[in-house]
This record gives sequence, C-alpha cells and structure tokens, in this order.
Amino acid sequence: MARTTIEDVAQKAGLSVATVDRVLNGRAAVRPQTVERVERAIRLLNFQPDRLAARLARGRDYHFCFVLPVGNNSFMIEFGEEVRATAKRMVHERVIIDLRLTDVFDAPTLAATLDSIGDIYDGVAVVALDHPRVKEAINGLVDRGVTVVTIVSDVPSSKRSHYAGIDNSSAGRTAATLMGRYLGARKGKVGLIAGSLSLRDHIERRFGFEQVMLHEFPHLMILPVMESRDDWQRVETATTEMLAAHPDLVGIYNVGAGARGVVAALEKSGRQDTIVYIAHELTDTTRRALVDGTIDVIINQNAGHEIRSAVRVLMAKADKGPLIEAMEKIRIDIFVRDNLP
Amino acid sequence: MARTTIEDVAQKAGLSVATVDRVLNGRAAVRPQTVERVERAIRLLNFQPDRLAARLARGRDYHFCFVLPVGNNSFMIEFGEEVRATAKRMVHERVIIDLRLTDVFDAPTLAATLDSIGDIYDGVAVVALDHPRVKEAINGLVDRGVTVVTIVSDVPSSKRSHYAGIDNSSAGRTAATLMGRYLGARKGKVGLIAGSLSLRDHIERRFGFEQVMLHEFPHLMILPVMESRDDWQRVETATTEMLAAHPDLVGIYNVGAGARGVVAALEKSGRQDTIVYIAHELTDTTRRALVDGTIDVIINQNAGHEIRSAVRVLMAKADKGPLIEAMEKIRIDIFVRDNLP
DNA sequence: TTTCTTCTGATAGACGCCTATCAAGAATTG
DNA sequence: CAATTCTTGATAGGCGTCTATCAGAAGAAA
Repeated sequence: MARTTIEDVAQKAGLSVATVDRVLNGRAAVRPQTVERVERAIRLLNFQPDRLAARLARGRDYHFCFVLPVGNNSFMIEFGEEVRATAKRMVHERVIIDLRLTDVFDAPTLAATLDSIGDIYDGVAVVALDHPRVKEAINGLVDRGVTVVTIVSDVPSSKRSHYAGIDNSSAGRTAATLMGRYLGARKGKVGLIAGSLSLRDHIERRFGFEQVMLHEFPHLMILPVMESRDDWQRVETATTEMLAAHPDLVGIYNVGAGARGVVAALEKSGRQDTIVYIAHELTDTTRRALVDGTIDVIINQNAGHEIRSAVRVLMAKADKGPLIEAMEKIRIDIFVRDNLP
Repeated sequence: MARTTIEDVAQKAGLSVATVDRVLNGRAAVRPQTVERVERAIRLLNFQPDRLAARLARGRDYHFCFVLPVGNNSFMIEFGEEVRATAKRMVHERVIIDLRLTDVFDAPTLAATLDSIGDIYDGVAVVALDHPRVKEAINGLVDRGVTVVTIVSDVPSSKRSHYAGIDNSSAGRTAATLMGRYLGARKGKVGLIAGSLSLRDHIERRFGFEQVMLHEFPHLMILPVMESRDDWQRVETATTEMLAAHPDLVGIYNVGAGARGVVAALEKSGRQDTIVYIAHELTDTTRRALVDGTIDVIINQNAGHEIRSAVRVLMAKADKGPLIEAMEKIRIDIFVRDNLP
C-alpha cells in the first residue's frame, strides 16, 4: 500500500499534477470549479502531502527570532540558554533562530525592538509586556506578515497567533491551594511578592492566588503585595523587613523571580522551617533551596517545552501545516523535593 | 550557505560518494583506514546526514508493536486510546503501530505474547511485569534483532534498550511528602493499597512511600498493604473494611489503579473531607474526585508523553539516529484541583 | 471569426540521500 | 606471476514534492 501522492490526486481528479500543485500552494490562478475538483479528490483519497518531501524540495530555511528580557534573573538566563540549545539542535532541521535581548520591563524599548525586526523573519517569539504600545508593535509585525507567538507572558488582545506558556492564574491558584493545605489549621499572615505589577503573568498569578486564599482559607491573612522588579537584592531587603514586622508570618508566595532573595532572608532569620515558602521556576538556586527545605514547593513552567512548542507553532504557521492543539498545551509543574527531574 | 552534503564529505575525503555512503550505512566492507578518512571528513565538516532526505529515500515504513494489559482499569484503557491516536497521527510519518492486548498480570501469558511477536516488527513497546520469564522473552526479542522499550513499568535487568516511564520510587516518595505535609501535625494511620505486589512499579512506589513516611513522618502509622489486583470493586470492599476498622485513619495512598473504589468507599463513609487521599493517574474518575475534593492529590504520568517518547526512541534505534536523552525523561506530574490540564 | 486573456498540461530539474549494478583498480593468495 | 578476492568509483534511478517554463486548450472579448 504505497502512499497516495499528488499524482494519485491528479489522476483521480482527471487533472495534471501541475494543477494540483497550483491548488495546493496557491501558486497561480485556477478556476474555482477546478479547485473544487481537486479538493474533492483530496478528500476522497484522504491525501496529505508528505511534509518531509515538501520541506526537502523547498529547501527553504525557517528564520525565527526570539525576543527575551535581558537581566540577571536565573530563569531568564536559563531560558536564553535553552533557546540557544534548541537553536543549535534545530539547525539540522533547517531552522535558524536568532536571539535578541531587550528590556522587557520597559514597554517603549520592547516595542522599538519589535518594530525594528525586519521582515527577514518568518516568525517571532516574544516574552511580552501587556502594554498598549507593545500590543501595537506585535500587531504591526503581524500586519507585515510575520507570525508572532508570545511566550511566558501573554498579550491576549493582540493579533499574536499563539501563546506558549502556562495559565498563570491557575498557577496562582495552585500556589494558594498548596499554601493552604500545607498550613492546615495554622493561622497567621501570608506575604506576597511580585516582580512587577504590570507584567501580565505576575498579575494573573496574584489574582489566582488571592482568589483561592480568600475563599478557601479565610483564616489566613494576605499582606499587601511587595513589588520587587525581579531583583533579588530588593527582594531580600523587603523580605527581611517583612519578617521583622510580622512575627506571625506563616507563608510566603513569591510570584516572580528573585527567589534567592527570599531564601537568603529566611535562612538568616532562622525561620525557614516554620514558614511555608512557595516559589516559581526551577533554577539552580530554587532547586537547592527546595532540597534544603527552605522552599517547600516550586511551581514551574518548563522552558524547553515552551520553546519547542513555540518553534513547532511557528513552523506549522510558516508552511500552513496543521497543529495538534492538545500537544501545545503547557503544563504547570509542581515540584516538591522528591519529584525533581 | 548551503547544507553540507554527502558529496562535500566525499570530496573532502578524496573518496566517492558511494564509499561515504557505505561507511554511513555499513553497507559493504570498507577498509579501516578508509573508514577513518571518511570519519575525519565528517568530523571536520560537522556533517550530519539530513534525516528527512534519508527517510524519504528509504521510503521504508517503521513497524512497531505496543503490548498493553487488557483490563478494565481506566488508565490502561486511556493509554490504549492514546496509542491508537498516536498511531493514526503517525501514519503520515510512515509509522505503523499495532496494538496487542494481553494479560500483563500473568507472566507466562505475557511472555508467550512476546515470544509470538514475529520479526515483522522493527520495535516493540511493552508494559512489562518484572518476572524472569518475561525478562527472558524480552531478551529473546532483542536477540532476534527487535528493539524493545518498556513503558509504565520496567524490567531493568533485561536487554531492553530504554524505559519510557516515570521513576516510581520517586513517585512514592512524592506521595509521602505530600501526605505528610497535608496532614501536618495530625496523628493517625495511613492506609496503603497496591494493585499487585509483583508489578515493579507498584513495589517501587510503595518502597519510596514507606521510606519517606518512616523517616520524615514517624508520627503517622502505615497499615499493612492491601493487594487489589487493580480491581476497583475489591478496592472498594477493602477500603470500606479499613475505614470501619480504623476510626483514626487520616490518609490513604492508592499505589495502583481502582481509584474509584476508594472514592466510592470514602464518599459512602462521609469521611472524605477528613482523610487525605492520594491517588495515581489522571482519569475521568480521578479528575472528578479531585475537583470534588475526595481526592486531594493525583500523581500522574503523562500517557501521551510516554507513548511519543517510546515511538521516538524506537524510530531513533531503527535508523541508528541519535537520541536527546534529556527530552526523553518522563516527569512525575502532581495535580491538585487548580492545575488540572 | 479572429484575437486576446486565462487556464491547464507536460515536463525537466532540483532537494539530499538510498539502493543497486558494473567496471576498474588494489591487495591478496597460491 | 597469474588468478582470485577485496575495495573503491561512477552512475542511474528513485523517494514525493516544489519551482519554473513553454506550449496548447479553453474561454472571453472584439
């Protein structure tokens, strides 16, 4: 049972391969009724072009660009490395990935970066700030024919064709549930630390967290959010102050980066065993702290998955192939000491 | 910058493409020193054969067989469906997957099934019972030149070339940690239910669970293990008895299938809110129970990932391609109500 | 009808590798 | 040294699709 090929389709439709090809690739004008004939034949034969052969024949490179935040937080550094690793591996699949670092916290800068990205790219993946200026830049790219996917943090109202990342409000809810269950009947205050209150992922995590805490664990009191700009030194200072001000602090949820700041403050205070600390993203620092017991739970998004997913989506869009949505759903990982990878 | 091809290698080595090809595919006898010349050229050019082109040229189908347990437990049923779905999707990649159901709990039957699998397959994936007879059957397949990978449950001492599944002892440890933390300072008894004490995955989970419980949470007492053969009705009966016998039962860890039996028993007893229940595998039943609050945590292995991973490995072995080990590591998922996919 | 446009057919030559065959050169054997 | 065996070279044809070109055929306009 040999594969059904374009030739079979042509024969079935009583047309030539050339015409079938024109229909498949929208190469030239074809009469509507002819198009219909071809499409019927395709349906009848359940024909699907061999993508291997197609890619081989096209011999064309996929040119993508990843736009990530500069900065010193480990998650993003690892993320960048993962992108580079993926890029290296994908060269042999005709995928070229450029990496641009920019100040993602600053909307105009990010937008300018996006604007400056020429049409040399078939697709762009960006860690986006949800800001009108950025949205506009994304839409600009899309209008110029560049496929855009957001990663890690989304801009839902833009024209981006996909978001490769976790559902952050669920992530926040998850943190809350674990916090509540770990604390059990204990009463006290819970501190909340966020990198920036204008990064959509942080906002959503906070939202989800507070929602569940208020409903399910009303005996726990949430302190006002601290904004850290993902800088671990600021985080440490703030945490230290928080610890001093609230002897009845029983939990900390760090929504953003700078986990090591909390770790340092907690360990200096000696209260790491009595305070439940939930952090995001598995990095060297958080991993060690989890093993040591300072961190109790890590909520993680798998950088590798997100990147590969983004690339798959970009490739699929580039040659109008189909997407298996279910495969592109990014999971929220929960790590305790024992299921670390 | 065109791709480096076999021709480039041939030229660099001062040989013909035919010879390079012979070396690459071990097609015919080539003098050692010539092999060396070719390999040097390959290294120099960092040449990697284009696998797309190779597969296209070979035009050969990959023929795999998945051997799964028959039975009425939802995890395995879903697993089978996932295999079928993958099979369907992979047809367009020249992968043909046959599915065989057999009684995995019975070593001779399973072994006989494996023995009967002809050499028509390029590879076999099997949910294996760790039993000498089965091990022998696996080794027999391997000796006949069939690649074998184990899924879900491993037979480490066999000649299988890969295990696509989670680390079950870590899974057990994870369950214990969550059990201990959820229970906090509460004291009482914890029940343990296993499908079969001869399935390696169950043994390992139990081992990991008990290890952590004994060390970290000595104030909790583990009851003798109940063996359920993964039959939910037996599970329900046994759970009901356990609930009656131990008014101070505070936790249940169900190592195997039949989760619905525990759910039923718990809900009939009305003690579902006071007892922490940790189960394995996300199915319709467990999902609903998790949302309802009867189950507190689900430890899961992603069937789709395991299957795709197994297929990737089988394909890689079939055409001697390289494997990215890190990508084939199967994670232990933890699900609470809020991070359900 | 004639003259243009549009459509369609036929075909060649990639893409990078595989398979197979035949001939020629090199190394081995007796 | 001849006869044999072992290694290599050269080359053709194929895998399924894409791209491009040119020549007809069908339709529309004059």
